[in-house]
Parts: sequence; C-alpha cells; structure tokens
Amino acid sequence: MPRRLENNFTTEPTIKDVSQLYDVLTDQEKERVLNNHTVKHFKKNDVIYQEGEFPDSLLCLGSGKVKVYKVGFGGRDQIVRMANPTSFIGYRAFFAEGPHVASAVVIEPCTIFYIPKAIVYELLESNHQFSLNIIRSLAQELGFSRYRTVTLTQKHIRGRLAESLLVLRDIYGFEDDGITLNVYLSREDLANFSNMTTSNAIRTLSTFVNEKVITVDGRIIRLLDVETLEKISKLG
Amino acid sequence: MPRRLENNFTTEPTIKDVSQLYDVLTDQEKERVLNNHTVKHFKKNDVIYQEGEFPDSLLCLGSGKVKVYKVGFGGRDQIVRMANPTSFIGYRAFFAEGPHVASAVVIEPCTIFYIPKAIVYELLESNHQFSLNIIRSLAQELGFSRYRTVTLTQKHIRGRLAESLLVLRDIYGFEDDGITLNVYLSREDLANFSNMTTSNAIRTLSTFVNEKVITVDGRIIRLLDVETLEKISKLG
DNA sequence: GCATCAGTATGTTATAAAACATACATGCTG
DNA sequence: CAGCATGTATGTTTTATAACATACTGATGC
Repeated sequence: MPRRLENNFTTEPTIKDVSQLYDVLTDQEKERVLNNHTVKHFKKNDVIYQEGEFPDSLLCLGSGKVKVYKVGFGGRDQIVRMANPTSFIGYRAFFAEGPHVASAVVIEPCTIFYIPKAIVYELLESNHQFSLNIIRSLAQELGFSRYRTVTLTQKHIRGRLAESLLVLRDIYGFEDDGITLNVYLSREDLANFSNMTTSNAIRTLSTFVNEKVITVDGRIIRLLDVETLEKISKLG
Repeated sequence: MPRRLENNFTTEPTIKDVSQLYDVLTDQEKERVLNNHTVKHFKKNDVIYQEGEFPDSLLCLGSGKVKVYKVGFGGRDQIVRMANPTSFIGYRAFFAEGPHVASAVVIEPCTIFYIPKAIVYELLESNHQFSLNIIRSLAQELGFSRYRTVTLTQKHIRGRLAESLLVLRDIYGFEDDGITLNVYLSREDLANFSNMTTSNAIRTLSTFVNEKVITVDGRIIRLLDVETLEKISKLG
C-alpha cells in the first residue's frame, strides 16, 4: 500500500502534478519541460534560496512546506508567505528580473522542480495561457500582501494571531479529523508570521486555549471554535 | 508657449505616452488600441474606483496623481500605493479577475485612459512582450508591497515617516529647485501612507523641521538633508 | 550521569504610540 | 460678518506590546 505523503499525493510527485504549469502546455511543450527540468529534495530547515541571490530557474514546490521570510530591522523576521504544493516559489524575483528580497526555508521535507530560465521564457512566448496563469498568480498574491499589510499593522495581537491561524488553515487545511491544523510551526515562526514577539505568541496562544477556542499540544494546534476565531480575527 | 503640466508633458497626454503599453505594440495593435480606448478626466478628490467594484477596463494614468488605499479596522485607512504617470492603476484586480480590494482617489487632476477588457486580452494573446511587461510590473510591485509590510510593522514612527518622504521622492521626484517634493499631501494622507495617526504625523514632521532635516510650509515639504533622512529611515 | 541547548512558559517593567482634549488658523457659506 | 467645517498644532493620559528576567522541559551529546 502506497505511503501517504505530506502533500496528499500517494506517490512521489512529478512535474506533471504542477497543474498551473503543466495543464496548459501543448504536447510539444510538455516534452520540452520533461526533458529540461531537474528535481531536488530538501530536508527540514534547508535553505532553498536567500535574500540577495539571483534566480536562474523557476521553482515549483512538488511536495512539502516552505516559509518565505524577510529579515527585519530589530532582528525579528517577517514571514511573508507560507507556500504549499503545487505552487511556484521564488517566482516573484524570477519574473521581476531582480534578486530575491526574501529567503525560503524548508518547514517540511520538499521535492522541488527546477525549470531553467530559457525554457520558461520559451513557454511564456509560445503559450499565452501560461502567461495568464503567472499574471493571475502575481495579481492575487499582491492582493493578499496588501491585505496582510493592513491587518498586521492595524489589528491587535489577538486579532493578528487568530487571523494567522485561519490563514494557515486556508493554505494547508486540516488533518483527517477536521480540526487539527495540517502544519506544525514553532512558536517563533508563528510569531514571525503574525508580527509579534515569540513571548507574545506563546502568551496569546495560552489565552486562546483558556478560552477553549483552540487546543495546543506542542506544535499540534487544533481549532475548536473557528467561528469565535473568526470573530477575534475581525474585531481584535 | 505650451503650458507645463503636472506630469512634465508639455501638452495634454495621449495613450501614445503610456510607454509600458504602447511602445511594445505592432502598428496593427496600436491602431486597435487607438480606436478602442476612451479618455476621462478627473478632478481632485474624485473617486476613480472603489473597493468591491469589478473592473471592466484597464486604466492608464496619463497625467495627475492618485492614491490607492484600503479602509482599515479602527477607521484608519492605509494608503498602499501612490500612482504616477504613466502607470496602470487598478490593474491588480483587473488581472486577478476579482473585485478591487482598495479604492483609488485623485490627489491631483487626472487624465485616465480606459482600454476595454476584450482589447487587453487580445493584446495579451497577440503580444508576448506586453504580457512580460505586466508580469514584471506585478512582480516588482509585490516586492515593494512586502518590503513595506516589514517597514510599516517594524520601523518606529520617525523611521516610517522618513521612509515615506523618501518613497514619495522616488515616485514623484522634486520640483525644479531640486529639494521641494513634487507632491502635496494632507497630514492625514501622509499619516495614512505611513501607518500612524494624523497627530503623530504632524508631531513628527515638526521634530524633523526642528532638526533641520526638512522644511514645511503648509503642504509644501522640502527635503533639506536627504542623507540624514535616509539614516533616520534605516535606523528609526 | 551530567551538561548543554533549543523551545516553551510566565511574571514584571519600560516605552512607543494611540487616544483624548483643546486650541487656533483658514476658507467657505448663508 | 457670523457661523461652521476642515486642517493643523500641541499637551496629557492611557494602553498595548516590546523588552527583560527567570524558570522549566525535553532532546542531544560527551
């Protein structure tokens, strides 16, 4: 019986699973991509790319989980994105034709597909639907980024943390039990995702537990009362 | 002698001035755009579009200045973009194929070109370079947005305001004297751009004046000591 | 077995910035 | 011209949250 992987594929993923890319390609283009990509595996805490580096390939996350963060001023990092399969990673810098302005680090073991720059630009030229997919992705992510700017600057601590938990649910979903968040972050990562100190993330998680909105068991977080969590996120 | 307009064109702008669009088109495509766009004029404080509306055209700012802002939670707005000629506005929602998640209001009288959705998608299909321009724009703006998220959440008030002044300089430049910011915002707009209350914007501007880093005369702001301003922006 | 370290937890203090309260110009309007 | 709204200015109070200090746990290594 096949092992069930983190990303819900029952077998090791291939680039054919990257639907945003692969589904829109012609047979000829598929052939081109199949023959010209490489696969890399990363383990937890591996650095995929770092701020300042110039991308020379387009990266697709086949399986695993990745955090993308910017180093802040007072030493505190800001996680600007939590990536899930099967999305592109580091593609902002790739398409902006500039350096990475954030770093990507593995949260859960990853399979990543690398498509060389030349091939990607071939596809952009030959396949108009692929270009549209990229445009739509970037536009949606820009919308999310601006939304987060407002919430991270204006919501209070409780609201920020509640929102982060809900965003993590939207990105990674629940385990089979329907309440356990399918992502296991340290308190520090949770804090860096929510623009607060680690102390305050720990403290605020505790109050949520006391209020019976969530349960916490190490890094395992269960959302008991999503409705209240949404209320806290909105008003907090 | 021709009047010198806000955007530094000496005559009323036409869609031919929108280089990001027009420069990459074939003669046939240019003809198509020329025959299928409309021009609108807006005066100060006019609403160009509002949060929740669905865009049905691509908008190019031919002349004038525009603020794009999201309504916050505690009543305070967050200005997420200050647009200058000749850039696209509201194009994030247009390409995300969703509603506007921010509103656009005129700061200085505007000429705006409207290109119908169908024409834009024709161009995206026929002109690969135009698609690339859109992709690059979105990617760069996403980079800026993430940068701002970190600075607006982590820098202190002085740093945030100093940075905002420098960003405004980058976007709109100086008057001919080389020190007067070529944009005239209310204290409230300045505050909403910098994630602070109006009171604190006023107060902090005053301290900058006392420190002889800037001068203020109503809405006219002159940057006397850019180097110090950059230092405040970095460390503050 | 003990030392070391990272992660988690919680209480106390300090402080940046919001909230609140006034006040004063300026420009508009009946 | 009086009355009102709007934008600007500044002092005082309050509060959310960072900073700091300390302690406990479990894992890892010698």
